[in-house]
Amino acid sequence: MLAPAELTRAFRARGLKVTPQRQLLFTLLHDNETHPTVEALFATASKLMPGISLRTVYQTLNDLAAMGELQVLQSAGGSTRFDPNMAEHHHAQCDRCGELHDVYVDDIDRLQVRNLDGFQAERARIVFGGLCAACQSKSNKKKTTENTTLKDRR
Amino acid sequence: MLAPAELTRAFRARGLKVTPQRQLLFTLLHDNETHPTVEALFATASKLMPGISLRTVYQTLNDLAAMGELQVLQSAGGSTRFDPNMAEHHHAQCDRCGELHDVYVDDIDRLQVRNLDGFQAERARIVFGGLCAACQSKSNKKKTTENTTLKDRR
DNA sequence: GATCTAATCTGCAACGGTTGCAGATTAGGG
DNA sequence: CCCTAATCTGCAACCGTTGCAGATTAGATC
Repeated sequence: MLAPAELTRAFRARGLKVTPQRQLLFTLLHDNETHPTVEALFATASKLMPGISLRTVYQTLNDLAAMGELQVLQSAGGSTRFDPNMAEHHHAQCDRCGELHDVYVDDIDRLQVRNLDGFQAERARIVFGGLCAACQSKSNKKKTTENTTLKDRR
Repeated sequence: MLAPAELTRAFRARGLKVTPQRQLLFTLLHDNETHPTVEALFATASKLMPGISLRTVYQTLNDLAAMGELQVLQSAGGSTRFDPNMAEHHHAQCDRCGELHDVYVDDIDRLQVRNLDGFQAERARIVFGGLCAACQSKSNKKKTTENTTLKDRR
């Protein structure tokens, strides 16, 4: 997602207005790696700007998504999550706590895909499942290192 | 998903009863590659067994999912889809028509994942985005071949 | 900075998918 | 064949999200 100042320009360039509500959401989303739900953003925003409407949060998030400034994540169990990180990346979701974490995968292009059946694949979204570091330590398991393959873990 | 006869055993083994409604759903799901929604299954089931309740379809699908006989897919835009294919596989979803297609990827283990930050990855779910064969031909594009990499397509 | 209009905000109602509930029915072990 | 727990059905409730309408406001124009 662009920085707040640039978003302001981008909104005006599209004929959209930049309201205090939107500016607040811009800053709340900027560099936000928590993959917030609408409710979570609404809760935070409400503290800083009491009276802001849930409807407005939805509206602004939809606008940002339509402009390609946010990724929309449909994780299991109800509500949509939003990801302002638009760099090519993927996610690791903890089986226990549900936490979503950004990860980076370099060699996706090399995957051999069978049964495409004429499908022209242009993008890939990967969600890894397993246990996050915090939930592992709660279960007294050994720690892992970074930059490993799935295979290493078996 | 197991075959209907085996599901019958598995249900009874768990103290669950095998009703005509459930048997019907077992057969409707068996080898079903359409990734049906609850509504779609309900529509088909209703033709064969008028009066079957939508609630029963939900119930049975939830049971099957809890038993690990179905994968639950949260694709964008509303309703959940169910996939009785429990072999390790992934999906290709068409940007235009939304169609979901099973694909197989062999070398996931070799992916280099950065920023795992202690996350212990045990599974990966990949959804490829792009255009399905049907939607490509509607846009007069050239055809693709099978068994290719993302890279080949660029 | 005053004016004007389209975009926006808020609150509420509506909507679609899903689940809880309760009373009637039924699978299936004894 | 009986009995009881599991299931079925229909309906109401629930939750996340969107449509609507009237009041408000950003920001272009003068």
